[in-house]
Order: sequence, then structure tokens, then C-alpha cells
Amino acid sequence: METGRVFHETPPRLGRPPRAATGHALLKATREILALKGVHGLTVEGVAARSGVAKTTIYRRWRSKEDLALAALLEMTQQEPPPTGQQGSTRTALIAYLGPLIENLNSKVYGRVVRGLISDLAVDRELARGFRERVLARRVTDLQGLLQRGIERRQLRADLDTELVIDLLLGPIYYRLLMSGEPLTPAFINRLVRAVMAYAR
Amino acid sequence: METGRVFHETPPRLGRPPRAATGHALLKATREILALKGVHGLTVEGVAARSGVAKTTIYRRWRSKEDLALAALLEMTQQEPPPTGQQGSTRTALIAYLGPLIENLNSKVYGRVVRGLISDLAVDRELARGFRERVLARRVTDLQGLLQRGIERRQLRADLDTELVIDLLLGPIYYRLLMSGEPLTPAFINRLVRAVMAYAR
Amino acid sequence: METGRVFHETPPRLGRPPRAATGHALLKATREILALKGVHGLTVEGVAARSGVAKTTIYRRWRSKEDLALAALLEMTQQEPPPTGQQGSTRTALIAYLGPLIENLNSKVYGRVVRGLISDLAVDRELARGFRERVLARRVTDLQGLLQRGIERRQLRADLDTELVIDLLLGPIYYRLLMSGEPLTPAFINRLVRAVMAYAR
Amino acid sequence: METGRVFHETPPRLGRPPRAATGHALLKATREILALKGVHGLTVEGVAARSGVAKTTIYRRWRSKEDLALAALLEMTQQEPPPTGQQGSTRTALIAYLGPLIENLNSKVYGRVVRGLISDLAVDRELARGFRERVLARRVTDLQGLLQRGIERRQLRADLDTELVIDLLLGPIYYRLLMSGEPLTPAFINRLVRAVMAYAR
DNA sequence: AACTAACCGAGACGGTACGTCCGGTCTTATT
DNA sequence: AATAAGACCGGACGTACCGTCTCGGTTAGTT
Repeated sequence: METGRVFHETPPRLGRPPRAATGHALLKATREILALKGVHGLTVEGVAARSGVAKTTIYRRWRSKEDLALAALLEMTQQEPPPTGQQGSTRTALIAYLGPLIENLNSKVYGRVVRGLISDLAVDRELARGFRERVLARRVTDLQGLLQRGIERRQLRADLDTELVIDLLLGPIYYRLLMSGEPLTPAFINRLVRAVMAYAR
Repeated sequence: METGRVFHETPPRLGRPPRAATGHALLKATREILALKGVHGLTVEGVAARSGVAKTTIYRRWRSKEDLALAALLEMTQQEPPPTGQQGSTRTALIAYLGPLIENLNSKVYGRVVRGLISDLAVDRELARGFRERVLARRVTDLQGLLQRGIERRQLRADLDTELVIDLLLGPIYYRLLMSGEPLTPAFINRLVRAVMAYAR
Repeated sequence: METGRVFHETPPRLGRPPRAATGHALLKATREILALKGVHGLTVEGVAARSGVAKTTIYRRWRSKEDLALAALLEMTQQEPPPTGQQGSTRTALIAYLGPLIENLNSKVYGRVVRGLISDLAVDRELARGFRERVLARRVTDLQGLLQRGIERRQLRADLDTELVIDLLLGPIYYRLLMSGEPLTPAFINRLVRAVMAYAR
Repeated sequence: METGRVFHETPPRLGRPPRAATGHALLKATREILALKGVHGLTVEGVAARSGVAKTTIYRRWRSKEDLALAALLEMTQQEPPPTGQQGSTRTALIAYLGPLIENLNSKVYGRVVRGLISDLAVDRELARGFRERVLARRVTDLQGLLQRGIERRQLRADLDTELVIDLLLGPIYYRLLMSGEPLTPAFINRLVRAVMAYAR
């Protein structure tokens, strides 16, 4: 695991092992700078200065500042709880899932980082892989699960194009975040889910 | 108009007027570099070198290289024809409209520029304003028109939430372009439009 | 006359005549900037801004900012009175002459300008010519006159090497101003003149 | 010592030590450019290009191009031998000392640098300190020594104002170099020393 | 306990680009 | 024709970061 890190999967068990504290200090500093100045204000030099960790050490652990930002993003995402046990309707479940997501995106750090990373995805293959496998994929599988359960319970069509449904749910959210700038409110999520359900049922 | 430019709407006719040729040369060089190396490879210095125009002159006309990229993007967008006269169904009209759009986005320069600008929208208010007013707004009004005509012709519900429909159409497209990386094919547009129509009818 | 100016001796009497006020405004602004920020802070652009005169106009009148500074210097020097009628001894006359000189050099503007021009003398032949003919030469002829009268009155040796004496008088003064930084006081002038008289008598 | 340099007297032995070769390459390039184009033609960018050393590295070592020029000057001055053992008269000793000095000043590089630095002395305190302590002070102590020995040997008056004598010797030399432009010849040194001795004896 | 490989901080270094200042030249409309 | 205004080219400035490269000094885990 630990994508983004340069470390070997099977550490050669020799010499002084890397200090865990160093990594934490770095990610903490990264998050703080990210919150204060956004991805544009994130510089390796700045992180080094703020964390007290040497620049060289940073490069020993991450290939670029984008990688570093991604790592910081992951630390935050991983604290999110998985989608709730699901007792109500599929519609309620979707709303319950997307609600916290937009809360995150509306938060300073999280939204900023996502926005900041986007343009680099096109340039940096490694980064794109990490972002998709470790941030997006989670959303997709979560939603896939929700939809699947909906199908099983006959709340959704059996022949539903779930891939497209996911695009229809996440697409507008990120479109607002990244491009139109329209606010991401619970009311919007309601309208969105209702519309998608009209198609999926 | 001419957002992004520093010039006055009604030039005070004083001093030597700006050479139009200079602007053209700059946008040409910008487009070329953009195509070759993407937004990340776009530097004011590079544009100056390639165009033979002095760096100072560039800064006199655009506030930043992002502004410059936006201007180059606009020059390309403005050559696009408006949505066709519309004789068939709303579905056909939508497909006919979104087809060229993804062709554009799939093209090297255009897609790259859009991707490259996204993250800066959050940082640079002026840039965001320009992008929304001059790039996005066009899509939105075009689509609004299409949908309105559909309503008038009773092909779409009278109480349709057109704003949401537009989010549902553009959202997934840009989501694929910017985030998931899934390809933007005519087939995808077909699926997308069919799904949205299921809701809108 | 008016060395340093580009004007034609016999103006071609056609079109709008040059405003005399323009020149004054320029020299005034020059002096002010010189006083505030020294020769290093003197820029053609700055003078244009402060005086409200166009940059082009400045270049029409002076070849460079050094020339401009020299012109400002001259305006100040020319207001100096010639050496006094001389009734006392040569020694007193010398002290009476050098006193005002160091007062000038100690003043903000004057000293700064002289210092600032020095290094350019080596580079700019025209400037050097102007400076020597129009600033230095005056000192030299004044002193030459004083010494000559001293010889006539038998206060100085008949075979006196007056050229050297002038070097011995002015040299140490400018050496202190430009290089050693030691203060130019009346007391110093006293010591200096006494020493030179010891040789010249 | 090593004024002008940013380095610490007692290096704290931390991090990669500065390469001596870098400094040499820089001063060499500086001297060459100085010889070719004078202080006016000396640019940090030019030195970087010629020496192959990065611009940033130059600024890491010297605060300005004037500092750099001073350093180059020092390298040259320090190779000068101290005043000769002195067996003859004080007059001969003075001539023997001032002769090489004017040879230096007459040489392309040396003279140019001195002239070029002069005006900056008034602006840049650090530079002035360096120049006085490390270039001028040497001349002064050398001459002071010569004069002192002259006094001890009864060749000069016991109550001699040696400070003034030094002004009288160096003043005219630099006055010619910087201002009047009159040539610095051995014959001139002869006349100068003879005159000063007339006062000092 | 000594060895030794890796970690880590510090800082030199070569680079690229930035955005700005200023120098000069030119072009236009106005006086 | 002189002037004001301002576009334009060009050179250099000093700075910010980048990513790499030595250094010296820890700090584990073998041997």
C-alpha cells in the first residue's frame, strides 16, 4: 500500500528505520499550509521550513509536492466512516452518502486540495493513478454497493447502467465545485438524487 | 468586452495605439506552446521567445499566463458555430450539440487548456469570472435554448428543472475529462442523453 | 553654449517652438529627485513622472540621465559668486575660496551629484568633456587667478608650479569626499592651505 | 576577515561546504568582464554566464555586483608586494612606493574598477567599509610606516602632520585618475613627492 | 561492543521562471 | 515642429522554488 511513497514493499530491514514521527510532522505541516494558502502556496521548501524536516527527507518520501498533497488528502479521507448500514430507501441512502461528501468538499482544505490536484492529474500519470485508485475508487465502490443493494431490493431497475448513474451523481457535484462555482448545498443534493432516481427506478 | 485584457472599453485615443498584430502573434505562440507542452509548459518567457514579443508587452496586455491561456481558449471557442437550426427531436439536438463539444475537449490543445485552468479558477477571481462568463456561460445559454424549445414543443415536461438538467449533462462530461479519465466517446454521449431524457420527458 | 543640449544654434523657426518652462520644470524635478534619492535614484522615467514632461521630450534635450544630472549641477554652480575681490593675503584668499566649495560639496544634492557622476566620466566622453570644461575648469581658472596674483604680489615664488599647486589643493578635498570619507571641515581647509603655502612660498 | 563575503569567520561545519573552485571561477570571470567592458558592463547575469556558475550562487556569496567587483579588486591588490625594505631617502622610498601604485591605476582593469566603485561608496555603506578597510587602509598604513621611519631618521620634521601628508600624496593622484583626467606619469609622481617633501622636511 | 547501513538536517549548487524596472525608440493625436 | 501619451523591444534585476548533491551526525539492527 502506501502509494505515493517511494518505499519498498518489503523493506530490506537494514540500517536505521525511517521515523514515523517525521512523516506525521510533514503531513501536518502540509495540511496547515494547504489550509492557509491552498495548493498554489504549497512548496516543498515551505513544508520543510514549517515542519523542521529537511528538504532532502521530503524528497526521500514523496516524488513531488503533488504527491505530498495527495498523501495529506488521503490521511483526511481515510478518517471518513464508510456508508451507513442502510436500512431506509436507496434515495435516503444516496443522500446520506453524498451529504458528508459535499461537506468535505465545502471545507477549506479538502476542497482546495482536490481543486489543486485536478490539473496535475493530466500531466502526472503516477499522481493520477494514486488519485483514482485511492480517492475516487472508494467513492465509486461505495456507490456501486449502494446501487447494487437497491437493485437487489427491487428499488432500482435490474438492467440499470450503474456506471452511468455514478457519473450522473458525482459529475454534477464536481462540476459545481470545479467549474460553475454554484454552491454545493443539501438542497442541491436532494434535487440531484431525485432526478437520478427518476431515471434509475 | 474583451475580458482578460487590460484595455479600456472606449480607448482614450492617446499615445501610440496597440498593434493588433502583436496580440495575434502572442495568441498564436500561446496556442502552439499549449499544444506542444500543455499549460504546465506555458511560460510567459516562452511565449515571449516564440512570438518575438517582449515580455513586458505581454504583461501589459494580460495579468498572468492563465489569463493568456484563457484568451487563447476564447479565440478557439469563438470560431465554433452556434447550435444547429434544430429540426429533429430534442434528443437529437442535444447529441448534435454535445458531440462537437467532446470533440473539442478530446483535442490536444483545448482539453489541456481547460484542465490546466481549472485549479486556478479557485485562486484567481478574475480568471474565474472570465472563464465562467465567456466559456461556460455560452454552453449554458445554448443548452438552455435547446431545452426551452423542447418544452415549447411538448417534448419535455413543462415544469422541468432546466438548471439541473444542464448540470446533469455537463457534469459527467467534465467529470470524465478532469477526474475519472474515462474516455469521452459518442457512445457515452448517447447513454448520457438517453438517461437525462428519461428524467426530462 | 549650453553644452549637453542637443539644440541647434539657429533654430529652424518652424512649427511649435520649444517651451522654456519645460526645461526648468525638468531641471527642478531632477534636482529634487537628486536630493531625495541621489544619482542612483535618478531615472529618466522618474523625472518625466515628477515633472509631467514626456520621456521623449527629455531625450530630445539631453542624451542621458547623466547629462541631465550635469545640467542640474551646472544650474547650481552658476549661481555661485566668483572669488572675492581679494584684499588680504593669498592664504586668506585661498581659504575664502575653498570654504564655500566644501560647503557645497557637503550639501546633499551637490555632493551626491558629483559623486554620482565620477564613475561615468570614464565611460562617457561627452559627459567628461562637459564636466571638465564646465565644472572643473572654473575652479582651475579661479585658483589659477588667485595664485597668479599671489606671484605678482611676491607672496608666492615666481617659479611656482601652479598646476601642481592646484592638484595639491583640490586633490585632497575630492579624495576625502569620494574615497576616504573623512569630513571636509574648515579646520581641514586651514591645515591644507597652510601646508600648500609652506611649499609655495 | 574576508569582508564582502557572506560567510562566517568560523564555519559551523554544517551542510555541504562551499566549493572553493566556484569562488575562483566567479572572480576570474569577473576580472575578465571588468577588463573587457568595465564596471558598467559588469552584470551578475554576465558573470554567471561566463563562469558557468548559477546566478543564485553568486547572490549566495556576494550581496551585489559591486561587492563582487570589490572582491575581484582585492584579489589583485593582495598580490602586490609590500613597500620595499627602504634603504635610501624617504623621498626615494615614496617614489618607489607610488610608482607601482600609478602603474596599477593606469592598468585597464584596476583603474576601471576603482573608478566604477567610487560612486557606489556613497550609497552602499557595506561596500564603503570594505573598500576603505581593505583597499585604502593598506595604502595608508604603508605610507604611515614610510613617513614614521622618515621621522625617526630625522629626514622629516618631528611634528609632521602625517595624516595630511597622506592626503597630499594620494589626493592628487586620485584627483587626476577620477576627475581631471590628466595622465599619471612617473614625472608627475616626481613633482608631487618633491613638493610634499618641501613641506614635510 | 563494534560495525554498518540507512536516516536525517543543513546547506551548496545548477537551473528555470518569475514579475519589475528602466533604458531607448517608435508612433499617434494634439497643440 | 514640439509635445504628451503610451506601445514596444530589450537587458538586467533580485527572488522563489525546484530537484540534486555533498557533508556531518545520528540511530537502529546485526555480527
